[in-house]
Amino acid sequence: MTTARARSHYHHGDLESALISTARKLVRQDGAEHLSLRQVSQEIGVSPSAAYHYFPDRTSLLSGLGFSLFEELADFQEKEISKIAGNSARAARERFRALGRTYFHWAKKEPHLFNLMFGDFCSLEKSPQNQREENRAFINLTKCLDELYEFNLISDKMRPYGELLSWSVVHGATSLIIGGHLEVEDFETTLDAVELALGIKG
Amino acid sequence: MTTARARSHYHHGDLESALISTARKLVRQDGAEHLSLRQVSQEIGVSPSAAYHYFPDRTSLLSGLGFSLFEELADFQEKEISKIAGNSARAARERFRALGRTYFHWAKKEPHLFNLMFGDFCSLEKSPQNQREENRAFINLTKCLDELYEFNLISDKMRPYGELLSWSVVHGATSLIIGGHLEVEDFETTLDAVELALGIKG
DNA sequence: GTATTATCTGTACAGTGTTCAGATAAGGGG
DNA sequence: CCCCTTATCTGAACACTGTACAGATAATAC
Repeated sequence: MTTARARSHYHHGDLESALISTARKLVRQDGAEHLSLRQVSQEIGVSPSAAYHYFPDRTSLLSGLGFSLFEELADFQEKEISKIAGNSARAARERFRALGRTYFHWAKKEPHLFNLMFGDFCSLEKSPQNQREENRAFINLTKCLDELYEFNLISDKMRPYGELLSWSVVHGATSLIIGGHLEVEDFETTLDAVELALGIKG
Repeated sequence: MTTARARSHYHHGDLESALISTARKLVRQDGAEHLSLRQVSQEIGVSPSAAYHYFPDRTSLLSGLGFSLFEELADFQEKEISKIAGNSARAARERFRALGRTYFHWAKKEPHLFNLMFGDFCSLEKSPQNQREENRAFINLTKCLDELYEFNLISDKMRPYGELLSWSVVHGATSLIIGGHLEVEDFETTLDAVELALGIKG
């Protein structure tokens, strides 16, 4: 019976995802470097060594969490973009801006989780699963840029730099702002800068 | 006598900077999260509690190191830029590119140190000293952009976005490439993208 | 109902950050 | 020269950590 939970603590039923979601809660609060496996176990009500049946070590739990966060971010972005309907140039531009805006808003809301995703933990072992999730975000970006290109809002010369430029600006500004290294009164300024950079006619 | 060193281990003479440089060496190798105060102390040949006369806790040592790294990066950038002499438009463009290139090269060479600077450790407590060092890098960027503007290589409309755009692209691309999230065959492509984004006429 | 298997416990070990009373050495004033 | 003050470092201690491993427990298959 894999759906039962909390019957006794033996055979928890869904320990792997319980570990990840509890880790998520703790990293969200205190940052990745303060995550303790023992605290995670205790919160679930399970012995400290139970986790080792699902993750070989603490680092693996953190990268497991990190990969699930890429999925979470992609979900969040897709949900927001799907709110903007229409096949107009105006809608295409709005979707493109929304893509950047949601990236920033998510990171601003969850700085510790964002830092985990792009810190040391998720860079080393690039599992196939991870790449798939990251590709999802990248494909969404490409889709938006293609749309802009079809509406002739972006030039032939600039199109090849589209992904590099927009992801780098949005990620870079987000990362710098969250870290307190750069101050911008409103992230819309950054989105304006991206549009200007790509030469999107307004 | 404050210049003496290693007479005995009592009164080391320069323990504070020894702590930072040893921490630098260890973080460089294994990343910030694996830095242990006890290992730093042992390497210097000093008791584990000696560090607490200079840093209130482990985190403070890490941010102390981080701040010194901003200085190191700025030094490196200034050294490279000063190699490019001349008051021509061509030289101004080369200096601007060199600014981005050195940023990337430094980070590529020292990924763990780079991650420390822009991770959780150096974002919390923004000491006045820290801001001064970061400002040095920012002022260098502004100087380069002003030069480009004087040579009429960058438009009135784009100039206000100069710092935001160039720093964000270079930092963002660097961070993504180092983390393995983005692949570029050559960073010069990114520098091309920045010039295109700013509309620098080539 | 018994055997098998996956899952979790308990105990143990080495290493960690941090505290604090006390040892040590340097420098200043007689 | 010696004493005394002060900064500096030691040593032992505490609570906590990640991790390993032998054994207990419960679900599953026959």
